[in-house]
Amino acid sequence: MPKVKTNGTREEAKLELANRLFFRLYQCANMLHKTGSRAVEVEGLTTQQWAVLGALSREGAQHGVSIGDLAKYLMVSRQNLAGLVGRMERDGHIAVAADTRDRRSRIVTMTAAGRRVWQDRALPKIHAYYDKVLADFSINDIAHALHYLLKMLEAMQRIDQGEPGADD
Amino acid sequence: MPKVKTNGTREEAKLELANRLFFRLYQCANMLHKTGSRAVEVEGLTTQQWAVLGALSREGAQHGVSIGDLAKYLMVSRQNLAGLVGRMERDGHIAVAADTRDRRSRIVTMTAAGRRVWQDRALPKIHAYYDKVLADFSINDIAHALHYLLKMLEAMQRIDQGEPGADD
DNA sequence: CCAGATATGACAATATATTGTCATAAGATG
DNA sequence: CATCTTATGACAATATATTGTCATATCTGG
Repeated sequence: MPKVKTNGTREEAKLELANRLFFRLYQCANMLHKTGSRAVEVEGLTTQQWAVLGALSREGAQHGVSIGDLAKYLMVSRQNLAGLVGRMERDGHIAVAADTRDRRSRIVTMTAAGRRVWQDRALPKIHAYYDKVLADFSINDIAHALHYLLKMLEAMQRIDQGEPGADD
Repeated sequence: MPKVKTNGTREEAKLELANRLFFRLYQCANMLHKTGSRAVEVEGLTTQQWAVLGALSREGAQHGVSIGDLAKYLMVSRQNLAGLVGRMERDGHIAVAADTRDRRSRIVTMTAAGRRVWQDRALPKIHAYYDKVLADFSINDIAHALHYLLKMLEAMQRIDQGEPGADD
């Protein structure tokens, strides 16, 4: 990931940049979790939990989301999400109930208390955090950065699913 | 992190994009670790370990790097790195020795076996992995993506260090 | 309808990541 | 030189993340 010595050819320059890109992605994600979780620490939340609350805030999620669907949306494993959800249930931010439509499944909803913490206390801090990190970014910058991450994400998803074209 | 309903103003559009950006960053990092670690799984490595080996491969790192310096370079905690390094030492990829210049400190070097695994087996797979994820990226795209991540990283570092301008 | 395939939560194991604390070592300052 | 401050690895606790496995539930196709 960190710098690998190159000899200046075009292909090697691309590799060098790729290396730097993935290394920075790694560092960025860790710094996001470090600084982001600190921003909502008083609310007893972490970045991952804010992702869950954000997902539960979406249009169409009021009646709850199954753990499986939530795991797919967040792109994390069921097992990891079960742990996340368990801690959030323990802290009263969410509730988990049996899914009446599928006896294997459980449905996650935000509690009223969770909603108050989320909307009244966490969201303002999250927005302030965004403002700070992206102080020097225009809307155009953000859109471009997002575009690149999305392209990488889609490629990694294809690799993950072992799709045609991912292995040649 | 996921979608929050907006009312169409410019500030809210920026927030919405920011939200998406951070959510994708989270997902991307997880997918990087998932697919990247799988790419070097046969070598018994993870993405985090490849970052360590990459760091130890740098010019000037042949005589070893202290755990403290490595932690700073990778932007991870000393404790986390100690765990990482311990597992890599266990697997014979690196060696750890007392630092003759500072009795508190330890120096990490790549072993000859680690070097062979890294250079002959992992690096080709890592490069193939980069080629796959970045198949549709030009050098210019990569440079731009890198630029944005770097800007975010620098901002988060400033926040982390509680520097002036990070809190207004 | 039934067999095979897939999905689900629970349980397990392991790796990664943070913060806090402590005894010891080193650096900074007057 | 003495005192205060900071750095280091070790230890601890907790959160996050993956894969594997299993019993049970559900879906799919003939």
